[in-house]
Amino acid sequence: MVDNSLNHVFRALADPTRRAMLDSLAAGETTVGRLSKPFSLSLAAVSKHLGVLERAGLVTREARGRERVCRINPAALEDAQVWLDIHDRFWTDRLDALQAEIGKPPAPLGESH
Amino acid sequence: MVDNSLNHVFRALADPTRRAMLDSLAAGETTVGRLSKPFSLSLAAVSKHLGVLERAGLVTREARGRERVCRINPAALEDAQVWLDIHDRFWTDRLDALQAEIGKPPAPLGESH
DNA sequence: TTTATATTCAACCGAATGGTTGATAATAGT
DNA sequence: ACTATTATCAACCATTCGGTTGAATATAAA
Repeated sequence: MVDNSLNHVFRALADPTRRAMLDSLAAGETTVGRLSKPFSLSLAAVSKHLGVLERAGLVTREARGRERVCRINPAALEDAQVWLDIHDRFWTDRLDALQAEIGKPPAPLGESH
Repeated sequence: MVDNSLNHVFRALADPTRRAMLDSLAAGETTVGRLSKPFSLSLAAVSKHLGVLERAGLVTREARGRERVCRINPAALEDAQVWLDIHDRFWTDRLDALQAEIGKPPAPLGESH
């Protein structure tokens, strides 16, 4: 579950257009049409991108009349943040430990074969 | 540059096999062959994944004899972390402000049309 | 009711992904 | 000198991705 969520969130964030859309949405909720204006893309393409963001849980779309109101959902970033925090901390600690153990920066192979 | 780096890092992290490889590497540097063992994948596939991770700056490969020693590079996570931190904080603040301004959770559309 | 607007759907396209296999290169071991 | 091991390369394959266009759907406006 968490794993799959990570897949979707990281994948969604890997596209600069989608990150730009998130930035736009950070300025406040808006509709698909207005969201599409800064990008020289078809409405259908924007809708698809929104689908990806929605599937990742980063954005919600709600029908309001003939428009769809898009909102950002910061909570969905948490999984990714947690993953990065844990791993960065862990890796850094690991490397620090190795370096301390050995005494020189890019520690060579440690295990046997 | 930063943008492109984000593309590569997020894209690299979007694959569970690659995340698992990073986890393996967190236990210490190792060779391509040993890294490939837990995964039921061809060596070539593993090598390709390593290429993606390397291009994202998350991993380095260094020739040592006929083997390649793979190491993790935690620093490459920073761009992604910074992006997530900034945006999560910003978005959350934004939403908090909106909610405070309006008085109810899922604030409706604010601008004119 | 007719017409315009907002959005999605469906089908398609080219490029990139994630995987395979077989050949190749380079180093180690005998 | 041969042989085995380690890894990459090259070509291929199916699937997914990001994009387009045109038709369909639903609501608003005339």
